[in-house]
Amino acid sequence: MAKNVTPRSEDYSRWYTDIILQGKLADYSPVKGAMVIRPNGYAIWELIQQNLDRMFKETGHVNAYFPLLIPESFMHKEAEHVEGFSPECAVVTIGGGQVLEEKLYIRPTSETIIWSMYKKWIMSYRDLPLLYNQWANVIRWEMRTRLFLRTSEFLWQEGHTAHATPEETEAEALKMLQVYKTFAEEYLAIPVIAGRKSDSEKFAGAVHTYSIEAMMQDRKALQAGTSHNLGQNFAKAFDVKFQDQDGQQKYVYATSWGVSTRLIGALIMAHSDDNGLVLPPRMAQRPIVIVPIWRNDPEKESVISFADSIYRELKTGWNVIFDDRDQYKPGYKFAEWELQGIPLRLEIGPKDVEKNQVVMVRRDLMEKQFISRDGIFEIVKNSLEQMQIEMLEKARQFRETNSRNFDRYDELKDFLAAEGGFAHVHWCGNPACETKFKDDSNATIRTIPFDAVSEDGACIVCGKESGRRVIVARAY
RNA sequence: CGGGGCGUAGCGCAGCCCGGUUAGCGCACCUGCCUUGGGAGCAGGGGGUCGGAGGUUCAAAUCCUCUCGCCCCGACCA
Repeated sequence: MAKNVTPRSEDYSRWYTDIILQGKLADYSPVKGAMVIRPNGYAIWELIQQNLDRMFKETGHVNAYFPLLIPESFMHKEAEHVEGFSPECAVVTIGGGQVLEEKLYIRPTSETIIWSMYKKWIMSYRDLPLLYNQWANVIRWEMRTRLFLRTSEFLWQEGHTAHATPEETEAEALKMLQVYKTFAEEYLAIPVIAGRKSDSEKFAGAVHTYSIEAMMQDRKALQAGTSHNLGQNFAKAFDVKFQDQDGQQKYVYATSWGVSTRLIGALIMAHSDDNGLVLPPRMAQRPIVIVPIWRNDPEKESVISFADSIYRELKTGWNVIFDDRDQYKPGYKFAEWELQGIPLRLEIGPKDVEKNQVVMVRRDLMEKQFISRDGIFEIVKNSLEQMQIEMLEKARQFRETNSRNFDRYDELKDFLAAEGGFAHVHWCGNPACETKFKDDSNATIRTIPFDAVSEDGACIVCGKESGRRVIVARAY
């Protein structure tokens, strides 16, 4: 039906790109690895920003902005940090026609510039905690890029907090991960698994890294948000101390946490189908489109009049599209709005005017149903709410269907090589065993889930003791 | 950086091997008519440094040399 979208079954990767281009979410830019986010895509980002920003403020955070350019020397202050990021940094060497005395890094993340400032601002325990967030762009030079999932420049938010105690710091890192989980599930309608990263997948310079992991429709895992307990690593690197209540000078504890435009990629891959984008209602700035249908002028007049009264009523609750363009036939309009993921379509023709009804189609179900014009506001409201809930549930069922326990290594290997999905396996904690997954199956330990049941078992690689299962999967 | 492919209208392509009037097709776009409950039809129309530079030739999209760029698969990264 959708003639410009490659079916998922034929080429999943191509399908993903088609959804984005046909849905007018983004386009390729003249610069390799960068992308242009078009209004349809940016509208999603705005909803991500609005809702997360509100949730950040509700948890006591404030916004600030730190500069794009970072002195080279800052990057070198934290050993692991520079090791982790240097290869993928873009560096400015010339400014104002002069070769710069000190090179300036375009931020790949802002820990260093922020901690250089925290040093100035933090004197005593009374200055803590410092709960800052910034919305910004960053650049990480990537070899292979994909729209939204991995681009050289991307938009994100980065929270950077400073605390007096390790306990408070750990609580903050976990709290923000929970904020991400709530957001992913209640707004993006993507079920996620919260947990801790293994050391090899940990952020450069962190003590612990936590993440939320989602399953895409090709059964691969996608890291949708991260939160780090940075301990005192950056405080020591930038010499940020505070005088505690007991009069002692102590290093400050830190967290950082972020989500990016990658969430839009997750949203696409979690829900969309072969007809185009599917947006959960809460992620649609324009959740409803009305398509009037007529055959001649008298019909047009009565249909438009009828449809317009509905439009004006619904407009009090939502941003509604009234598509009365005359140059396209209804079928074309249906296809076009489906590509763009509009959650609810109302078709109104002469027969509907006669019967005082409307044809309603939910984007996720694609089934036409007749609804009464009277009480339409409530019906639409309920349908959108229902759709939001059912999309989350559908995604959750998909994930559960494609998650299994494995206790034999050869079976795990077959699973990862064939259909794939989330494999729950025992792991002893040894990085060498972890490497074996990657070498054999190109799969990694995605997360050590918080909610994994305590269970005695043997490491699926080496057979040593293990107290709980971890999730192994191929990932983006 | 290695392997492969490709640059011709906004997009997708043909033409190139074997040089020859005015460079063509589909989609999209504009005008009109006609249509409208799942991507209509007809007629007319606009739009081109043939990636760039140099060379061979009476004549180059086509042959030669150099060069730039993009895509895919690896390496790398997550």
